[in-house]
Amino acid sequence: MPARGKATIRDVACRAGVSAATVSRVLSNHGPVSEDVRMRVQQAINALGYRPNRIARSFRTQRSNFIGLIISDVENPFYTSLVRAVEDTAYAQGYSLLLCNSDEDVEKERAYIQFMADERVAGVIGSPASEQETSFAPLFDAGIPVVSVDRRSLRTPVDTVLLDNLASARDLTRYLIARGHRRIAAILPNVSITSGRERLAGFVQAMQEAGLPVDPALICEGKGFEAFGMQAMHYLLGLSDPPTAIFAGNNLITLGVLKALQEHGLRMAEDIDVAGHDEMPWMSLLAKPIIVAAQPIREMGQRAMDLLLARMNGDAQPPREVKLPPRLVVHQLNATAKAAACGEARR
Amino acid sequence: MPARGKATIRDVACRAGVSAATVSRVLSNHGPVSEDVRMRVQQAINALGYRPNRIARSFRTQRSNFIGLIISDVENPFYTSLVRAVEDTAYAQGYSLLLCNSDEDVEKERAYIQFMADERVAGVIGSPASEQETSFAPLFDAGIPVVSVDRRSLRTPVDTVLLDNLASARDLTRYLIARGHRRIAAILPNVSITSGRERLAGFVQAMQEAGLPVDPALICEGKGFEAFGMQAMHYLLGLSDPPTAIFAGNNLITLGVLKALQEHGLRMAEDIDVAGHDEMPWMSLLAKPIIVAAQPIREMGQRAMDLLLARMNGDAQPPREVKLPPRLVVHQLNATAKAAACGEARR
DNA sequence: GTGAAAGCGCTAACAG
DNA sequence: CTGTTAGCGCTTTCAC
Repeated sequence: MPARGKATIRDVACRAGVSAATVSRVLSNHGPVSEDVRMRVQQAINALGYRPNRIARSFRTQRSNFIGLIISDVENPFYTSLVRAVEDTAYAQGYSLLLCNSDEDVEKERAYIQFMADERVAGVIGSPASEQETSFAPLFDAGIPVVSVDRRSLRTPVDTVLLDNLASARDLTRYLIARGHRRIAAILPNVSITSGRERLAGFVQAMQEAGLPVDPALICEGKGFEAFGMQAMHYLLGLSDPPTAIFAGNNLITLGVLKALQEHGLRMAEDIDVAGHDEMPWMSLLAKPIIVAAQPIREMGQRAMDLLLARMNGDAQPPREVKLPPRLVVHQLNATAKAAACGEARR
Repeated sequence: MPARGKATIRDVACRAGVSAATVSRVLSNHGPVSEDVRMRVQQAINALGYRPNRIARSFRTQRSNFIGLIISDVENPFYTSLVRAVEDTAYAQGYSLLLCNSDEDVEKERAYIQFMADERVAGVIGSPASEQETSFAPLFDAGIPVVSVDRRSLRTPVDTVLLDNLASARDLTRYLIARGHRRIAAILPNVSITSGRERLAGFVQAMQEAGLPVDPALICEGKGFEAFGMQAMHYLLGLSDPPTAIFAGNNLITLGVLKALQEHGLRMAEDIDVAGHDEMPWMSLLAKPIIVAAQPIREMGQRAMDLLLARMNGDAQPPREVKLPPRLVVHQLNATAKAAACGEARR
């Protein structure tokens, strides 16, 4: 028996008494092959333990079976879930995942985009580091389809899947207003990112429709997310007339806000309402109520892959946009938890 | 100007007035090239916007520039961080990351291992779904080096990087014992996984050295992690003589345990000490103290890549094992938090 | 120090 | 339905 996994298509052809082309046809299920020959080839494949050389195949077709996924950071739980969703969908279609973290760095992202083009990946799903600066051009040149997730690429428009950010921000803010808050601060990702820009707009819209003033001193935007959220929250708490509620523009900012409140003591945290984005597995453990706009992350990943697959199959319509609705989730403290908090203090 | 990114090595050779072989030598920095020629080639490359075709290169060398990473689930924060660490180290060396989730499924894992072999990846880092069943043989056959992380592969031994699980489990248990607990339950991943087996051993060792009985009714092991942790905790709380402390065998089990305690009310949670593994970003927000054995995850990823790189460079020593020490971290409730909990109750 | 030539394993015309 | 042929872009001997 020949060494397993080292046989080539020619070895199989030889053993089956056919040509390499026929074996190729059997393998790809493409083109006509008689049942008899198919069987013989199949047997030869098994006998030799033949496995197609995927690199050779990619070389020949000048297209690999990878889906490139460019996100800012896989450690951000939002992207973690997105990675998982994309991966599941991709593998189900015979593709595997090439993962890149851009760290919100346009330069790094540019290099990865070029890399994906060099690798002739089958398609790319990306979350642009910047609406204006990110360019997918190298992929277009190579005929590689691209889908954008969570954020838009204004410079090089492509199919896009994102949350209805205006709605999520507006609804969260309305919720806070309905709870009686008038001084509400917003801590947001910087506006060069789609979600930052749109969520700010939603916040402002809700404030204005309620006839509330939008105090510039209560709008914080920046980079860095968790650290930024903490820092912004500390700043707000230091104001002479601090806000009574916080609208946090993304999941990491929410975490930073909660940590800052924690550092100032839960007492104060109780007096300050927090609204954020994304549900996280630990939220039910919090000793404080919180409201979030949950994103349908799995669906976002799936829809992105669906759009990409359509493009990979030749779809050539103008770029489309899929806007998914948020789902508002309130994490209330339950009665036992409240009693318990009391018990804790009595110790 | 020719279309960017479509030029081949021959076009460059032509324009620079040299042969393709020479261009190849310039590109790879391999073999002798005169300074004059190098410059001319470099210019031609720039003028044409030439980019080497990576698929062709991989085809020729029969080795791709990917590191395959096979973990159980990227949504598990431990693996998320591991992915990030491996990725950073890999990219720094010019490799990119192929990500696979085995979902603790040996069959799925087997397929991915075969896939990595078919793709002739440069190396694989894996976290075996089973000590006994997982086989890296297809990779060995293809001459692809493998490093195991977090868990051992007993069937096909390879370089391994893992936590000193015996120490972490023993130290956590000792801590609980020092706090005065005598009835301590252990909730662990099943023993076909390295960490499950070793952490159980560490737990038992600490109990025995303290002269405490190891009650089989207080040892829960199983799959599913978070759901399993919750379910096990509910079971323990239902016992006529429930434990006063819990040793949780991994991060997701810890989360499940905390959620179960939450459902039973924080009062009870206060009376039950929890020790777990891995520090998670939200732990400082908990309304209850907890102790964890933090793993040096970044270092694990780096060390794994280092070992892999050594193998890729021809190192042929017998398999080595790197065992890293845990760091015990106590998340205490601070004074303000306690006062706040009281305030909350007074409302 | 440089060029010529061969070929990696596969697929896709094109013939028959 | 099947075989023949050509060649994808690169690296790597081997001459010169």
